[in-house]
Amino acid sequence: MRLEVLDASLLKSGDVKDVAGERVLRAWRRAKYPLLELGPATLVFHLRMTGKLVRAEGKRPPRARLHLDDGSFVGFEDVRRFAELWVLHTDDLEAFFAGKKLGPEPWPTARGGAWWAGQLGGLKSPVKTALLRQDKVAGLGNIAASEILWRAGVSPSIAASAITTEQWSAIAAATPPHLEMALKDAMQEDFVYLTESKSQANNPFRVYGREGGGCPRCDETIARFVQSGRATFWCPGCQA
DNA sequence: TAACTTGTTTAAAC
DNA sequence: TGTTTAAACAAGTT
Repeated sequence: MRLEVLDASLLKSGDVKDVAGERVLRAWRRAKYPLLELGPATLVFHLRMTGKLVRAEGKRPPRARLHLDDGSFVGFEDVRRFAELWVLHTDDLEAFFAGKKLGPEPWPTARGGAWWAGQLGGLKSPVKTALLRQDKVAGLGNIAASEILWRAGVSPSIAASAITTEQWSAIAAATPPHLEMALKDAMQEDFVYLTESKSQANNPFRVYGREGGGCPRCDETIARFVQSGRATFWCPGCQA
């Protein structure tokens, strides 16, 4: 393959020459970083808000392209241009992530309520804010935090240290279904990030972006408020 | 037009 | 001192 960077500001470090002519050895993920191992080098992406890898070229020119040997390519599109890309020697990956101070993954490894309590139970901050702590549990974003708590029936305002054993178990049970739904949705060819469209028609989430709408579970009106500067959506009817 | 969206880092506050 | 919150940053949409 060959990496073509069209927007130089995307590439944070490394050299595209290091992956030229190499074969894909592995595609994997750490927290919110998709990784593509290519020979002795690894491409490290962070998609931020709107970054996505697509097979079909969209309306806008991509920020980068991965040219495959058969002449086709995978485009890296990113409307808001917050995404980042590093070309690292695979030997340097460990040091790269060590600097990020990422906690353990909540998925796909099965995690029980006791595990969640051990990771976040000591935090005084509200549980919704605690879910965003990448150094405690890696990979959950602002949307996931609201969605998981809704699925678990837990109020976002409760201090993490006050969450009960039963509630941690509910959070543990709610996490895989949310992530699996989100991943399945993101793999659709016509996937559009929520904020790219003001239409609610394509909103795949239960409460996120649905302020004023009816709760899918109890029909109470979905509410929105801000915690630590980030929007939280929840149902006052069924999230105790 | 100014507010809003994301995750991360840094600065400030508690 | 340790923990938590706010602000800043990226750039584009509405």
